[in-house]
Amino acid sequence: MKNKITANLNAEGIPTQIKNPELVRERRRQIVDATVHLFVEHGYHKTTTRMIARAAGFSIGSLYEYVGCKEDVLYLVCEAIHGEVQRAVEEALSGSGNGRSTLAEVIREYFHVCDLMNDHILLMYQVSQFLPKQWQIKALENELRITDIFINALLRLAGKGDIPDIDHKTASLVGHNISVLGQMWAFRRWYLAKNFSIDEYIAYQTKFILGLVFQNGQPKE
Amino acid sequence: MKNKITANLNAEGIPTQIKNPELVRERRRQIVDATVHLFVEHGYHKTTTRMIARAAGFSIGSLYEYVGCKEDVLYLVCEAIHGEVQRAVEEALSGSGNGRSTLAEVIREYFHVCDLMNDHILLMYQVSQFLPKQWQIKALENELRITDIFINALLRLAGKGDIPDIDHKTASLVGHNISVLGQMWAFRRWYLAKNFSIDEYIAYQTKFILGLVFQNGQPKE
DNA sequence: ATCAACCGAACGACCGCTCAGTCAATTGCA
DNA sequence: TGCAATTGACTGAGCGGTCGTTCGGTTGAT
Repeated sequence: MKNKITANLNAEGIPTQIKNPELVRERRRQIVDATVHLFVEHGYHKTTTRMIARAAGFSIGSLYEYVGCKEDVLYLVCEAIHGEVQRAVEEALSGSGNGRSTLAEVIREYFHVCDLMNDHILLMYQVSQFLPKQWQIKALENELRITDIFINALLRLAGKGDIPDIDHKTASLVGHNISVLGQMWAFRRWYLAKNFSIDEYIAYQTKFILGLVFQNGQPKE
Repeated sequence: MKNKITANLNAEGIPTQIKNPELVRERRRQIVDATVHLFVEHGYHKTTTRMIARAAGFSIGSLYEYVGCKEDVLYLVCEAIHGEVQRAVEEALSGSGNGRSTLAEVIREYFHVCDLMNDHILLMYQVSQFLPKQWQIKALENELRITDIFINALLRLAGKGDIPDIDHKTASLVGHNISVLGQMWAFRRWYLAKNFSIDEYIAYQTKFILGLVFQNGQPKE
């Protein structure tokens, strides 16, 4: 709250006498790893700096050697999560380029990864109100990029089939996947409340998207 | 946090010597009205009891005459919002029974109400993690009820047209509207980020749902 | 005079953050 | 090699402040 300058996290802005930059990276990674589930479970405001320090394995004093203020931890965590989510989605969909997967399998894999990321996604939404505008925009761009990756992978695969009116389909898919992460959360809550399994949910999503792409609801493959 | 007994909010459990039940209702309504936007803007944990009391128009001491603890305010607010959202949606869709509206108009009205409710909806999600299980379930049931109302109104109207495979369409609509409130939030963020207006968003949604109901994307009316 | 309604100073707990100091490893000098 | 001196990393008691909550006292209508 006081050290607003350190909040932008440029490596030179570390408020410490510690000189070894390698150690700084290592310790910050420790902090992030330990903090993610604390934020998910208790929320940002209910998670204390002492909890963070203890979970990361050192004292409060040491925590403040590697971090300017509590908000810095939030930045680090968000940054880490953004990267992790995008990497996981990209990896899940990369198989679509080499023809290893069928269209249905790609959709399936995509939603499965989204499900595994659920806690992280939930955190992103939960904390988004505490982040300054430029970070909210960054988070949003990240979602859009993930949606783009998904749709591009889908259309690349679907291009092998017979799809009339591709532009129209693309619009529908974008509509269906806008802020896919937020939808995942909402959908997931509903399905779990109804005692459906996540597999049933994914099966439903797959069928639904295939129905959007192929007018008769049946893929050619 | 201490007064867990008062948290269930039965009218007899008021931790006060105040005798007039009518005044209690009046004051609690004042508290709720004043607190909603505080919770929306600052979040539950960052909103102090002093802020609540001041916004409601009396002192902290008086606040605790009508409320057992801070959490009680959260219960009251959630309860009020649940009712308000459902009432607004029901009212928006009630026109569909007497044939006053076209299908497109009903869809339009529905999403428009959802948009107006956006702040309240956001709050419901934001606080849902602090509520005990039975309240989370209550919130979820509320969402499902709203979805039901929407879909029933749609199908009642659509029944006047020529819709093949109604069961299938119903499933699609349910899928599209599951946890509609959560989707509203997500959709809205995306559209606002893209500098689309909410009207454009509603127009898109209307077209999309009509496309789901009528195979050729064109309603008969 | 009575008493429901209201007030706000005060309390205890806790939070983010600081800083004087410990400790072990390394360095400089004999 | 032996011995201070220095330094990077770490510590935790404590500071200043805020928060939820309490309680003794005031107010004003009856």
